[in-house]
Amino acid sequence: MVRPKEFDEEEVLQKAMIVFWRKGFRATTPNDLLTAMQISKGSFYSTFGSKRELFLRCLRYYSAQIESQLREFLANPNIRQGLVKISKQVMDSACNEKTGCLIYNSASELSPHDEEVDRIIKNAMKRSEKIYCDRIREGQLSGEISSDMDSSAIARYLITCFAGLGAVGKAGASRKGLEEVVAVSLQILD
Amino acid sequence: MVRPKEFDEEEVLQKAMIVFWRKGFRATTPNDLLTAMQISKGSFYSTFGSKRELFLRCLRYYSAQIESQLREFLANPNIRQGLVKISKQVMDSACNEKTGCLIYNSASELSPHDEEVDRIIKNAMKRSEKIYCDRIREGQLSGEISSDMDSSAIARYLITCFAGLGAVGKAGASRKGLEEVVAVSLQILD
DNA sequence: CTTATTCTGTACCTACAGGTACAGAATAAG
DNA sequence: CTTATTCTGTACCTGTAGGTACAGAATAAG
Repeated sequence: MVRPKEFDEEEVLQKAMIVFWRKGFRATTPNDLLTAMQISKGSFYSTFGSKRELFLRCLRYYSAQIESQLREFLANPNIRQGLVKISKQVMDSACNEKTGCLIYNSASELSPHDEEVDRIIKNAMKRSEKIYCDRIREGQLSGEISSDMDSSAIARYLITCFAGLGAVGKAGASRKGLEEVVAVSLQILD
Repeated sequence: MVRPKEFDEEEVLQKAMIVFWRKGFRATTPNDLLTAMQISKGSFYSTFGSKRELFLRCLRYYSAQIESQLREFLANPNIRQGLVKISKQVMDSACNEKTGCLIYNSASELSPHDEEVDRIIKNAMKRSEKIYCDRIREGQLSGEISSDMDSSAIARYLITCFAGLGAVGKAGASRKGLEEVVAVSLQILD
């Protein structure tokens, strides 16, 4: 009774996400999106409504992805190893690909001016903080990490360090310099 | 022989800078600038050439300003006190004013796509790193700071932490949480 | 083989970004 | 009081962002 959609919604969402990630919201034109997503203008607007609505979906989608990736990294039995892997990923995306993290990019570009974006971002931050926090408390109980400090303070500290890596990486810091910074940053756990 | 300029170039440059700082490059329209600078379209284009050229001047101007401010803070005989003051300023501009640092904002928005912007930013980073580094070496010689680590590693670490504060502050972190983070961050100096 | 739904593609539209191009007023030096 | 320079203001221009609105092809269910 009906012609089926010829594209997979999630697949094209992923493609759109990558464009927003690389160029930012404002610098991305409808044309950029259509080219990347390989769908027609008609399908675009009937499926996603508008550029902004699509962006919001991308942001939520991205947030879910990094959240599950974060869980995966921190599932490493050695928490320091997990953190080093996270830092490597952060440095890769900041120094090499020059993309950084879509959440922080959007916070910088839009958060002060778009309430819905702000909500999504705050939510993502809260959730990832909890993931770090739980894992750190675990590490403290097992004696893997010093118990001198509050686990949530450590969690926020780590998040801040990683955000900083992303920022200075996009600003042109060398990969090698950042690896030294990571080494310094993680000393706090001892 | 000539009618003098009715506006002070540096004064209107400062006003333009604030607009770019708050809204970012792309989101700032010529109209925003004209309104803030209070000069006519004619004067605008004859004096500054184009939006982008004006932006580049603002970026250099900003860079010089924070550099001298940084020197001032670090001139504090107690280096930790100087760092705390810097962190307060960073947190203010990220959490309260939601502006953050124009250098990092521009890095995030434009650096991957604009060579000249990239040059200015890398230069600013290099200069501020040197300022930190010199002061830290001084602190190490006077015994104020542990000499276990390379001064330039510490400098880059501090810069990264401050950049991180700015990023998570704009992403909605609470001021109180960030102050805890600062406390954790500075432990490394002991 | 009709029908309901979805596809692709093109044409069209409005608003504004970003800038140019005068015309005409102001003013200090000579 | 002319002249050279700069000011203000308005009018105008081009390109593109961001979207709407069909027309006409495709296709699976019944």
